Amino acid sequence: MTTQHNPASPELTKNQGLVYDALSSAKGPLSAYAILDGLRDHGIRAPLQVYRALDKLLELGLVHRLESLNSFVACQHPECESRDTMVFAICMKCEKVSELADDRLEAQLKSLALKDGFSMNAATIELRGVCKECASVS
Amino acid sequence: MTTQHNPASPELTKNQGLVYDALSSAKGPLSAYAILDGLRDHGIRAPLQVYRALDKLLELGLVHRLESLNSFVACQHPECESRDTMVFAICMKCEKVSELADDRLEAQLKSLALKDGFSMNAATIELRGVCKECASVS
DNA sequence: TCGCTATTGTTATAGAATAACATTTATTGT
DNA sequence: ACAATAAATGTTATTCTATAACAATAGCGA
Repeated sequence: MTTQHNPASPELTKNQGLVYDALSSAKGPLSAYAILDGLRDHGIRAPLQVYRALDKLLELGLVHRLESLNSFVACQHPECESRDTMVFAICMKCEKVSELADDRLEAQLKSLALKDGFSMNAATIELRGVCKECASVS
Repeated sequence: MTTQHNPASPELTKNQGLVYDALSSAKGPLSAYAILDGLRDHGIRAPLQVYRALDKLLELGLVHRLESLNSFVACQHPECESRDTMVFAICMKCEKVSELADDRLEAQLKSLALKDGFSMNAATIELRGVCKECASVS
């Protein structure tokens, strides 16, 4: 299996590419240690190798961090513009995550914060619930 | 110093009271281990004692968890009603956290999620920025 | 090529959270 | 009051998450 990155992505280094591919091909979010385990056959041996690649990918906006899960997902938007405010819907049954977009939301949160004199730079929004597929199964 | 809980709170056990008081009197969010260190003189010796108390306090809605900081804060609202959707504004300079309220927000997020067939149960919203005080200082 | 910067590799350690088990304290029903 | 049950506690060990510190290497521009 050769590594094939997202066409929209800039050049990634070996480790960055491995980690990005692992996340891209995963069905749901992965923890750093889950990534590590999946890449042991590819020369990745230590947590730091994964965390460093993740740091870079996060910085590039190719990957997002799910705070409430201590996990990571590849960005689902081809060119993720509004990097600072995103909404993740986390299914509590199947663990899948989808990334939602709402233009108004960021402005709204900013204005809500400003009422308190708080100037907002970024927002983490994570929803928990049940996704379409899992709802229809139950 | 005797322990004095929030008047609105139900009866808490010894450890729950200690942890709650620690959070209430703190200036900002505390990690479980910071709480532990602060309570060593009061008989708390192991992480589990703190985590168990926190679990109960979270369940009672007296305490909130800040996912992006792995920390905890005492609820700032006397009787925190909408337990499922709250907004925290985290100052990146002084680390203080304030709890914001917006009635519309929950409904709005629910409807945003529903567009994707996702039925939302709870939401974690954490804003990062600079608070009023810190902005005026700079 | 020299010098700079980013990336890598590795070991050790810090920080956050839970498992498992024994004991003790409260609560409840009769 | 008293047994039965549930909740909370104490303790040790372990797992999971993340970073510190240091040495080596690869890429790139002047």
